[in-house]
Amino acid sequence: MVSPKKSFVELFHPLGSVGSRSRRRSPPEENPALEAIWHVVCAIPRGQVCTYGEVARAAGLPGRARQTGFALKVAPQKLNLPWHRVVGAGGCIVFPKSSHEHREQARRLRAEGVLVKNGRVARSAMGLLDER
DNA sequence: TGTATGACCCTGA
DNA sequence: CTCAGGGCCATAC
Repeated sequence: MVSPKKSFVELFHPLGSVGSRSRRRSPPEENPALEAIWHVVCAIPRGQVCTYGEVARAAGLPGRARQTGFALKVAPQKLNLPWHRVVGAGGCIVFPKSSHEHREQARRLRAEGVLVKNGRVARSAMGLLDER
């Protein structure tokens, strides 16, 4: 029936590796790995958050959470990505507590109805997989 | 070519 | 909870 309670990440999978290691130093706009990451981030439902690792996995890059961070950093503002919906493992905001980015992310998340407390988001807002 | 850095993650003590 | 250590990989210099 419906509601298999699959996480948003599980729904993504068709790509089957984006090429696994594009050793070609191409600009971000042509880098398939980055594009995949952007695509995934863009697909995160409003009011829900995802971790860097989850995004990487969903993009076909398991174990490369760092690249997710890099992808977000180099992402053109033009794409207007919901970067604020990406948090660290356990739902914590990775930016320094007193940084501008930290507050901005928290503010945006709250605006979407996500409860942010002490630099962390509520468990209920996470990909439904970190439940534990 | 080698070292350093980073919007990370996981395990174990 | 904190802290330390190892892993992973793309860029920058």
